[in-house]
Amino acid sequence: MRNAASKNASHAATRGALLHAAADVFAEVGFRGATVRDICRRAGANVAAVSYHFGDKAGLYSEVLAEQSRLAQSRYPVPTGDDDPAAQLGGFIRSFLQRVLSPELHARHGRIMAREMVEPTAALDRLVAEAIRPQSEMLRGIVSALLGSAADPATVRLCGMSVVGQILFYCHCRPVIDRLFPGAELDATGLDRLSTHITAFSLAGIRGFAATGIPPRPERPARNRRRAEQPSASGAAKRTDRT
Amino acid sequence: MRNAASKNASHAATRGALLHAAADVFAEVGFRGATVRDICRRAGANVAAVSYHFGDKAGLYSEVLAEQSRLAQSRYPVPTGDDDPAAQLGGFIRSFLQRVLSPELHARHGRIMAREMVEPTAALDRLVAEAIRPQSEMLRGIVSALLGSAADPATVRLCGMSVVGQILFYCHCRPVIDRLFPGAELDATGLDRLSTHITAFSLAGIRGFAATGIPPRPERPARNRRRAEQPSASGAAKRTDRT
DNA sequence: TGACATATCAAACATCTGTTTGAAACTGCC
DNA sequence: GGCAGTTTCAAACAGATGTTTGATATGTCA
Repeated sequence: MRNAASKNASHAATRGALLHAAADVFAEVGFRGATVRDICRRAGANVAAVSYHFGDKAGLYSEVLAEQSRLAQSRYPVPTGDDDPAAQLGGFIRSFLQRVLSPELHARHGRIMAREMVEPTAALDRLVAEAIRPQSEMLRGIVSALLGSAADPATVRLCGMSVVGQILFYCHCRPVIDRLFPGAELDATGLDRLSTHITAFSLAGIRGFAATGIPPRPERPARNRRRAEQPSASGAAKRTDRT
Repeated sequence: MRNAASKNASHAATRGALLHAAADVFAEVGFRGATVRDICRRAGANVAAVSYHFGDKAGLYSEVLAEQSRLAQSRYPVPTGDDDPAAQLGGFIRSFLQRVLSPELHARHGRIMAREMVEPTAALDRLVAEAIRPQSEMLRGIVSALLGSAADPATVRLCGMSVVGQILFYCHCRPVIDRLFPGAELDATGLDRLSTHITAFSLAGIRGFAATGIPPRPERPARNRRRAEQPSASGAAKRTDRT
């Protein structure tokens, strides 16, 4: 235990190789689809290595998740200048996009995160606490500043989700997008274009709420229901105006 | 082959039970996580039933996907009134939200679709062709009308994605949202609130682009890069102003 | 009723899975 | 060199998985 740090050159090497290979495999086929045999083969390690270094497959996955999150965060941190809120929002969106879509990070971090969000494992709680919630709080502050201090907290939250939703769409629905619009690639140029668009779209959307002080129902938008007679959860549909 | 239609009462019954049970299981644990034994147990059928009725597990999954898509589409179709584009957008958003988030459909259709988009199987191509592309075209028409006939096609596409991204966020990131904001449930009331918000946000966002005729870069939004010196794909980052 | 096609069933098959095991190889230190 | 601790390895284990098989039940029609 004393001299552990001096001699684990090969320890750290195979451990790193495992993390590296595991990130690739988990990104490609998900936690369930990944096999420790495949991971170890790519890492040039024995099958027992996962058990030895990480306890089990789930432990390895959790470690990969945490490491990828840290790596992405340090690679493209949210710029913290004391600019105006609009510039802050632009910086937030740009760094977020780069984290999940830049070619270097999407193949691993982006896809792993997307899978974890849609099909969570036990590791999601740690991820939310360490990475997602801080980001959420940061965005809340930015949107709050844009909306004005008197803004309804629910509106702030909804606007924040509208921003994040636009970003994550390109990460979560990548397979669909590639099929719908085969030409559109997402290299650095495409990311720039995307970042600019989402920022402009979001600023306009948020400012639409900032203009009027009242939170919801700003447009009376198209309530024409014409089918769907028995909504099955009809009891809940009764009380439509709780807020 | 002649009298096949007259005697398959039990045939159709177990086939339906299999589809029913499979939809639940696939929604809960995904295609990979689902086992034909579990599905058959829930359906009250023998293990060999899947092979007999659908060829194999993938055939059953493909059938479930197509059936759920048809069911959701007929349950909450996009209202096709000859209203103004803003109302059309509201109707599109509302029906889309109901399809993927209404309690009756999210448990199956919504979750299955989310998984299929993030982790596609061979069945995705059929899904895109039969269900997703028509929706995409419909939305393109609505957004195009809102932006004006002279709108840049790329801008139309980006705005459409901004709309869909906001919607799907609540479906794809449900596990994260539940952890971030435990109180917020998505019953009929919540869906109403959501639909109203996304419609207003999107209308404001789209109209921000409609005002100016020039497609991109409407706000000069926060380009302050201050970290990330070696972008690894630096060659691509050079040519930042192609358009 | 008896022949026939269809549908279901229990059992088995072959393969793959995560994990363990005990021995072997390697490392640094006396 | 020899020892102790650490790391790697081939092999095996126990269980699960998708699919097949051959027999059996079921219903229909002549």
